Amino acid sequence: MNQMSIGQLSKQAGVKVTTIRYYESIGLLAEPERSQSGRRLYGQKAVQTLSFVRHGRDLGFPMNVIKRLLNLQQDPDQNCESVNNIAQEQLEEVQKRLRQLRALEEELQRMIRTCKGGAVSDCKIISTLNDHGECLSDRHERVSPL
Amino acid sequence: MNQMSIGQLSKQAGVKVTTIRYYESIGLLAEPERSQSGRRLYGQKAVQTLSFVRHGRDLGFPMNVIKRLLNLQQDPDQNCESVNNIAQEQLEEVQKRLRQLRALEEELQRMIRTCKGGAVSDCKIISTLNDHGECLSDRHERVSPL
DNA sequence: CCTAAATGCTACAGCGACTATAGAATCAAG
DNA sequence: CTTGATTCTATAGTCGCTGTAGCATTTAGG
Repeated sequence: MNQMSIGQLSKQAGVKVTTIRYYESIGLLAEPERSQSGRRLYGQKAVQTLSFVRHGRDLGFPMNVIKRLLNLQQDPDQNCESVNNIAQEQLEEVQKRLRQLRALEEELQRMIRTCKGGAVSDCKIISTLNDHGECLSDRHERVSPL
Repeated sequence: MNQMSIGQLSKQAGVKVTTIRYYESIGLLAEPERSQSGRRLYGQKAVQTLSFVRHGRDLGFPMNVIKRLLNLQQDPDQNCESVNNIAQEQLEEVQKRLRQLRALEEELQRMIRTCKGGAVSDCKIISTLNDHGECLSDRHERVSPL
């Protein structure tokens, strides 16, 4: 009952087979037992770990943060504070990104609003991109993609 | 005056030297003239193009969209409508991402709010990641990182 | 029992948008 | 003339996977 194939694990955890093998390769998931023919056999714990990882990824946690959380989870006597700190950091990252995106939204809306049609040579969007490079730029950060 | 090195171009356009060479390698930037010793020599047009690209990237436009915009810009008689459409698409992408991030922000805040300290075994954040995998997950999309 | 489809295995290449490194040549300033 | 900065090419690495090739094994149907 508690021994399942990688395909079954994939379905239960909602993580693709190839991704599971990838997680194993980077040490995120422990190497499982193998059947006589060399196929991976997983127990219930793998489902839990994978669900944990997937949910963390859905929340936008990067891999290294998830690794940290997994380690903390392993050690149930540790104080909750460190976990809280990680979540707090993550929240701040999200809020920072939200601010960036809201600025971006406004600028795009402004570009679109001021464009009244006509030839590209008069296009406000193009000229915004050409000349108005100061309003979001000239930070020395590179903004992550969407 | 109008012939500058890649380093000068880098400073003027705010794009790193290596990135400029990379843009050339993917055909985003035309191959420039070379000095006798083989160094790249750029004119004012390169500054314009690079600023355009950088500002587009800052706005979150992916590379292929920027390529499209550059082509449109090249052709100044074309109607502005296609440019507007691209900007519109981009706005929608940004707004979609904003909705995702706001949901994420709420979930993180909820996690942090319900965590009152104590051992990891009782931690609401960990258990949220463990058990509560349905509220943002079970979409078949993978959310982009921050 | 036999076959065909599904699933599994390893190993490696590719994605996007760069960044970093190595090792050589050239240039500008003191 | 020397030193340090800049530039050159070429290649590998980043992240978080995904896709491919070419096998071996398992499972379901006839």
